[in-house]
Amino acid sequence: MPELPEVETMRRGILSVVGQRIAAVVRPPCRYRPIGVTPPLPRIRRRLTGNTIRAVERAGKRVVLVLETSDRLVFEPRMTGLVLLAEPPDREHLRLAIQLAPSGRELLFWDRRGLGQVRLFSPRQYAERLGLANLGPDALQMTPEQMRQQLKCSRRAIKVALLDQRAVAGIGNLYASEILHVARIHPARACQSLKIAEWERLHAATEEVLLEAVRHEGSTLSDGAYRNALNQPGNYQNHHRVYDRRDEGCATCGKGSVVRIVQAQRSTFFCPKCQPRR
DNA sequence: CATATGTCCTGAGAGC
DNA sequence: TGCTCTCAGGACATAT
Repeated sequence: MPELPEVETMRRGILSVVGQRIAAVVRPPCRYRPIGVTPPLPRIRRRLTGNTIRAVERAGKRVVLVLETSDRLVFEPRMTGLVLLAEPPDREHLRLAIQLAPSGRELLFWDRRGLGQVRLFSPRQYAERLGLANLGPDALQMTPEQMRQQLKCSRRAIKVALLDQRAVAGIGNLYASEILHVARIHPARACQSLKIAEWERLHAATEEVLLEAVRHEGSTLSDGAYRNALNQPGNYQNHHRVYDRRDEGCATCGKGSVVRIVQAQRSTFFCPKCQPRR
């Protein structure tokens, strides 16, 4: 489930495409339902072919190629999508190939479940769709006060609110649990009930967890889905404190054991001893 | 407006 | 063993 650390790792892994020209865009034959591509492929081809890649950015959980025409090609991996500069895990889930010149290399979008999306935006469309009205400030680019301002009025549980990309961009289901554990905040606490000291702990924990996870190139869970741009697994799964560790002893306090609850139809993991309800 | 729920998708793993 | 079933959670459309 690519979240900020995984997507940032993908971004860094493909930086060598900057300066390359797009020679061709190919959709390989695929027995699965085609992934969403906007606009339709012939139009994408027309606008991409011959265009040069100026920069590779990240917008929350999306990888963004900035082109010399200022158009932006946005890769949205969602659950199982990968952006690769190497051989993909298999050929049958390869969704899009972008041939580069003069290197002759291929930038690939691979997606096992096919929930991912690839979109080409004009500068105006990009500002509209991924501007601050639709995508909140990046989780790693916020001050403690800004994080508090973005969330403090919500009646929702803090865990649920952290997943809202319009409030804070980049946090997903896995890192929300990890962050709240480090911040020692119960995931079901209403945002409105958090005290100043707790917002400060939340901000510090967000930076600590996400930066550590980026350093370890993200988390590859037991399904093996996530890979970096060279098709290698991440390492942060070996540092998870609570995620997917139900009934295991809490290594933080050494007393409690990890509990799983469901919030907004998604799993949440926490330690009741480290993260008391109040 | 804010918040809640349903939907898409494939493959791993559980259970019988 | 081999089958069926459930579940995983990104973003967004629709409902409350």
